[in-house]
Formats: sequence, structure tokens, C-alpha cells
Amino acid sequence: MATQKDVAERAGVSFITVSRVINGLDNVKPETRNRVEAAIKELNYHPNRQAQALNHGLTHTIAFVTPRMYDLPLYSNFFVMSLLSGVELKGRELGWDILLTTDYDLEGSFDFLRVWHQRKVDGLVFVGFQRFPMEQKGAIEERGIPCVSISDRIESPAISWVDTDNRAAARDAVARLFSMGHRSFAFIGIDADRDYNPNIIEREKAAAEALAERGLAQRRLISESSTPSTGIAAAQAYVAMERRPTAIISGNDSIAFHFIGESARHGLLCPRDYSIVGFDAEPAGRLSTPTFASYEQPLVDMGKTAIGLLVERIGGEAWERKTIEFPMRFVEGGSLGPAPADSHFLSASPKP
Amino acid sequence: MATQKDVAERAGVSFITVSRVINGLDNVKPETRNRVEAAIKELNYHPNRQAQALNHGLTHTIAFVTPRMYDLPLYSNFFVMSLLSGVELKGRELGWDILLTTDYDLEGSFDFLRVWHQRKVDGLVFVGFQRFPMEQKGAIEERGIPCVSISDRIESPAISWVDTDNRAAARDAVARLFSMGHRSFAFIGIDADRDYNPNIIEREKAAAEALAERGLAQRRLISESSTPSTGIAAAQAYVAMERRPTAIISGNDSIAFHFIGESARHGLLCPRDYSIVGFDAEPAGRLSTPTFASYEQPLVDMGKTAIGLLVERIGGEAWERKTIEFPMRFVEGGSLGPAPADSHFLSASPKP
DNA sequence: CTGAAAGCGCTAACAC
DNA sequence: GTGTTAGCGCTTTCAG
Repeated sequence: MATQKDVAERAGVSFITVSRVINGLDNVKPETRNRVEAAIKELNYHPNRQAQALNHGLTHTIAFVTPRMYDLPLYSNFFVMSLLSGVELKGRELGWDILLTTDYDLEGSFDFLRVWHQRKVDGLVFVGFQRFPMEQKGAIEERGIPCVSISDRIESPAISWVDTDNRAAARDAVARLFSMGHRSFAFIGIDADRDYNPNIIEREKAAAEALAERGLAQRRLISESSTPSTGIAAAQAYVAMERRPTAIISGNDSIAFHFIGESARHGLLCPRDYSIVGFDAEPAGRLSTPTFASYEQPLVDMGKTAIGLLVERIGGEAWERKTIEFPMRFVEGGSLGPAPADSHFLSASPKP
Repeated sequence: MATQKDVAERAGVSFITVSRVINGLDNVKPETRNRVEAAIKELNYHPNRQAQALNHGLTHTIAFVTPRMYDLPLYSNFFVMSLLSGVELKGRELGWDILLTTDYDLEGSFDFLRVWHQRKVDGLVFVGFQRFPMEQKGAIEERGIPCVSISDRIESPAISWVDTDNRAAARDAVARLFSMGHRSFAFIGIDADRDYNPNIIEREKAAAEALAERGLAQRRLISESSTPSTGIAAAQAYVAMERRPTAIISGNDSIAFHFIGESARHGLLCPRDYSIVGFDAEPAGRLSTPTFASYEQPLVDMGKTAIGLLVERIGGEAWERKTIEFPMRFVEGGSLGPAPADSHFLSASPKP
């Protein structure tokens, strides 16, 4: 590995001149600069970031912190991957590398600030911040650790966040289904005790509100059992219902996938027997029959924005907290149809 | 940020003793050690990795290098994410962090060794190695850069690889379909000029071989047009065929998804009109109707193995190149059925 | 068992 | 314009 010293020798200057050249300082004679640059090329010299960081303190690396990905449902893959892509892409553009910090121990022992303490990164992007152990969160404000949260609206004045307008989307879903004649609604949520997903929580609340404004109540499809899939459990509950709702709002697309599949196995078909709308607009929803109506979050853009804020924060003297809300976009799909005739409200035992 | 010096002062020793304690050297009196450890706790001291690396040269970080993820089809997400999960998980276990190096410029200007030259990482895990610009590859052997390839069987004596037995799986697919009565086969591949996927290439070759052994030929479903989706293009070609094959082997599950969807739109149903088998066993294949027959790669394990090899390589004096082939596992699915009656061979214009 | 000195590769202050 | 001197936080000799 070539060092500044090697380059300096070859160019016949002192190593400090090399430092000046690579840092683009202007007090170097053009001719000297050229000689140095030639030597850099010849020796394939790259500045040692570790050594640089030791001086001015910047590693030019950012941590992407999120609960473990590998054992999460498909949804999380798409969701997390899209965010990560945005973070990575914009990061590269700005000259920052991304370090993964994904190990999350459910027992709460995850030391997610380790990489910061070790000075491996200059800041952190969080996805699913609320899920992380409380003790460490205090340190962020105390020590002024630069970080940004995605999809979690953190109260702390030290933390900017980026999120989508889940409420507006959920309200739109209700309005849309209502205008198609639906009067009996259910929401497929998650068990808040066993899982945490701020998006789904917001969607459920807003949908309930919008229904209340129309004088309707929202039923909740969720099983307490530890069924591996929320969607399947919800479908089983649905099939067993007395007067089945005709309009289903699913916490997200992944849950809807499972719901539709399991319901079909019991003879209940979409959109014949019910309509369903999800969130996140997963690509798979474009391939299925019927296609899925959904609301799309600009995930890649959210990732990009998050890292933009973070880099600003890290470099900035006059930093200011920002909270950014993106709109969601409705994506058409065949899973939405008119409310079926009254018979469907009745608990006729569905054919298997 | 507390430094060794701070800890030393508090513990009433010299900073060198602190260094010994955090490095677990044994020449420290137990009592002194305790004092130092207490001080470390109190000050929440973490060793500065940058400074450590500057000395012994190890960053304890590894680069995960792969073509851009965000604009690739769903398949890549699942595939890459699973590998990445394995890498991340095992890396953490061994005390290594993962740096993403995912930006891949199709024009070939991607400087994928940058992070190594900058000494941000001690080694690299490659996915899709063959796609990277040739010029830089020479440097790997020359400079002895530690790296491991996943899913690409690199010839270089400097590069270990981890892969699956795609050939055996493809042969098994042929045997399976043959034993169900199928005698007319097609493979959905990719256009090698526009895309590169070593898995799919191997699968196609091996399937053709297995068919040849049975005196059968393999047709190829692939469009030259720049249709966004290989699967959709293949389905369109399929629908237009004179004597349609009844057994389809798809390069991977993602392609099969699109194929089935588009074929259905033209009135050709699976498994009534044809059987199809894919590779990778994507989770979505468990949710669809019919479910997908597929071959599963142990992706997480492959990722784990890769990083294991790499860490061995980095630390090892007596390093030895290893090439590891994992088996694939057949996953049952409803997309496989008996060969349909002869009529299906004919080019009856399918009902739309 | 503990400490002092040197140096990893680089940058920031100050000379010349 | 260019070089010299310190020092970032740590580890690695070598002394005591």
C-alpha cells in the first residue's frame, strides 16, 4: 500500500505537499501539483481513511440500523431493502459509505451505538427506532450523536425524522371503499404486544376515525394465537365470522397476500366476496391475480432524504431538526370491487 | 469521547496498562485489571477502532460488494437480502461489521476496490463478481486482496467461492417432469448479452444435457425485445407458439411469477395447460395459487460460509483456497402436474 | 507486572 | 509555495 511518503519521494516533494494536493488546497504550484498527481496515479495511491479520521474525526461512514432482516416477513425485506437502497445511493453520491448494523436481539441487549462509540461511523439512520432498547436512547441526546429516524416520529429535539402520511392514505382507503358501496369494514392489524410497527398503528387509527365520521365502526381482524402469519390468522377469523365485512383494509401488502391466499382456500374470493386494499405497493402485487390495490410509499426517496438530513447534521454548525412527511400514492388494483349483494353479509358456511 | 488516557487517569495507571486490559493480555495484576475495568465502565470507554486499525492494520470490517439492488427485479432482493443476512449474522458473531458497496455503474466505472484501498475494509465478499469491470480484477491477485465470491465460480487461485449445485437441481427438474409424462420442454433463460446470471446459465445447460440424454431437445423461451420482464416476454412467446411445450423450467422463481401471470391473461393456466418449476424458492411462491415448485438454495448459510472463509483468509498465515458447493433442495408445489392431453400440444388459439 | 518511547498515516499549526 | 513540528488514539518494542 502506497502512502503519502511514497508518493512524496516519487514526486520529489515532502509528504505535506501530497496532503495538500489530495485535499485540494490551493497553495500548491500547478507544476508541483501535476507531478504529485502523476505519482499518485502511478503508485495507485489512496489516502488511508483511518488515518484521516484520526485527525479530523470524520470517518465518512454512516450506520444503517434496523432490526434483523433475515427472519422477518417478506414485507420487511422489500421495505427495508428499498430504504437501504435510497440510503446507499444518496450516500454514495455524497461520498459516504454505509455500514450495516442489523443485529437485533429481541431480549434487548443490542448495543446499537457500539459502532458509533468505536468511531466507525459518524452518524446513524434508524429504521424501527422504537423497538430498540430504551437505555441507549438517552445517550443520543446526551452525547449529541447525529441520527435520523425513518418511519418513526421520534419526539426528541435531537432527532429528525422522515415518514409518510399514513393517516391520509388510510382515510382515502375508507373513502374509496365507501364510495363503492361498502358499509362493513375490517382492519387487519398486528398484535401490539408481540410486534411493533408504527405505520400499521397509524393506519388503523386513521381508518377507524374516517369510519366513525361516517357513522361506521371498524372491526379488527387479528388472532391472539401465535400463528406464524398475521394474514393467515386474520383470514381464519374472517371465514368464521357471522356477518363478514366486505371491505378489508390490510395493515400492509404482505399481510394482504396471506389473507387472500388463505381466504381463497376456504372458498372466499376477492373481489367477488370482499374487497381489500393494502399499503406499500409491493411489486408482487402487480403480478398476482387479482392485482392489489395499495398505497405506495416513496421508500427510496425517503432513504435518500434521511441520509441527506444526517449528513447535513454531521457537517453542520447551524443544525436544525427537521421532520418530513411524504405523501402516499394510490395504486390501482383488481382487488377492489363493488360491495357484494346482501347475501354475502350472512354467515353462509363458505364452500371449501 | 473517553480515551485510554482518561481511563488511565481515573484508574491511576498509565494508558499502556489500559491497552493491555482491553486486549486481554495476561501480564496485568488482577487488582489493577479490576480498577481499569471499573474505570472503563464508568467512562463508557470504547476503543477507537480507527486508531487501532492504524497500528495493526485490521479494521474488522468487510465489504459486501454487489450490483445495485434497488433497480433490480424482486428476485435479486430476496436473493441478495438472504445472502446479506447470512453475511451480516456470521460477521457479527465473529466480530466483523459489514460495509455495503453496492453502487454498480453499468458503464463499468465502478471502483469496487476503493473501500479496500482506503483501508476501510480488510476484505470483500462478492456477489455477481463476473459483472464487475475486468481491469480491477487483476489487482486482487497482484495485491493479494482477500476476497470470496458467492454464486460465481472464479478460476483465480486467489479467490475462494461458495455456490450451489445448480446442475444437479436442473437435472432433477427434468427427471421429475419427465416421470410425470412430459415430453416437450422449454427453458426460460435470460439474454446473455444484456444480463449476466451464472446460476441461470448453469441451470439451462444442465437441463439441456439431461434432456439430450433422454433424446429430447429443449426449446428456449426468451425475447430479444427489451421487454421489462423476462417472464412476460417468455409468456408472450409461449402463447404464440405452434406446439407449446408442456414442461417449463424457469431460470428462477421471479421469472416464473411473471410467466404464469402473463400466460393466465392469455387463457393458459398452470398446471392445467403446463407445468412449471423454478429456482430459489422465494417465499411468495408459498402464497400463490398454485404454489410454486422450486429448488431452494441455502442462501443464508452460503452467506455465513462465505464470510467464514474470508475471515480465515484475512487472519490466516497458512491460507488455502476453498471451493464449496451446497446442494439444492426440492420444494413441492402445485405448479407441477401430469402432462396434459395431446390437444394441448396443438396451436389452438388460446382463449383470451 | 508496569511504564517510556517510537511510530502507524495523516492533518493542522506554524515557520521559512 | 513549501517544509517542519506536533499530535490524533492506539499498539508494539524494549526497559525497569
